Amino acid sequence: MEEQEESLPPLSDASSSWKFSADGASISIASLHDVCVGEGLDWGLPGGTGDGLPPAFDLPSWVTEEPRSSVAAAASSSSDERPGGKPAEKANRSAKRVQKGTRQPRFAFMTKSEIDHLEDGYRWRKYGQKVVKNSPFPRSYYRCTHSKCNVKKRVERSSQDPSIVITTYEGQHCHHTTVSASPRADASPSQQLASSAPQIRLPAMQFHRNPPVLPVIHPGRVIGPRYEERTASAVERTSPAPTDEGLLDDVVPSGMRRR
DNA sequence: CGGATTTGACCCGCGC
DNA sequence: GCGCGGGTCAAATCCG
Repeated sequence: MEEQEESLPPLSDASSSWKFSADGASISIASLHDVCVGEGLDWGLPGGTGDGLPPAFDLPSWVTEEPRSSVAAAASSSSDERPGGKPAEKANRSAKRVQKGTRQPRFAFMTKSEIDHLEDGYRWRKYGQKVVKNSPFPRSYYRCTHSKCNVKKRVERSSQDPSIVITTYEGQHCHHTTVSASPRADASPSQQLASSAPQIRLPAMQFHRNPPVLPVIHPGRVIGPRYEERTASAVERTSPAPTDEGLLDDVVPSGMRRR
């Protein structure tokens, strides 16, 4: 994968961030359009790829861009049923890999948090961890535990600022959240810590279909769901910055925010 | 005991 | 064609 970090815009500074508070936690969003950036961004946007957007969603062109490969093809793929047979394993693996080129829409955001795996209302199973180039921190791979849900999530820490967690969702949930926000007695200490922390969900956007996976914000600050998963072609583009304010009005009730 | 996590191996796409 | 690097698999291990 390409080095996203280098092509990313600089981290937000105070002057460009929005602030609002709820439940006593302070949150800042660097740039609101970042909330819903991502390859394709098919999910959440009414009518699929770009059509039927509410007027306020004056999104830049790259937001609604299709991934390199067809998203639609990916949507019907990966029934992820694991055949137990050993001999056919290789064939099945290679068959799956063929579909690798087809990518689901992605959604990435950054959160300033000490907790790597942020509670977002869904249950995730970790299926891999990799050390990535140019980063001292490993990248973790999670898959939604719901049997028919093929949403994946990558979590890594920023090499530039270890306090920042970069979370990338891929795919679209076909079910509702399964985890309650209250601490569970049977949860691991880290889970309890995560779930017991004051949580704030970003206010729901005006999505007509499934809502995007909205991050639950922990005591740390959300620096901003801030970048798109850049493809080579995406990097070349310069994305016109939408007016944050217009978007913010849709996402953050004006009463909640202050500059 | 069942579900989650760890971790090394494997596969594949991509750039050179 | 080759090597690198990212993503996934699956057996082993851990944990409640």
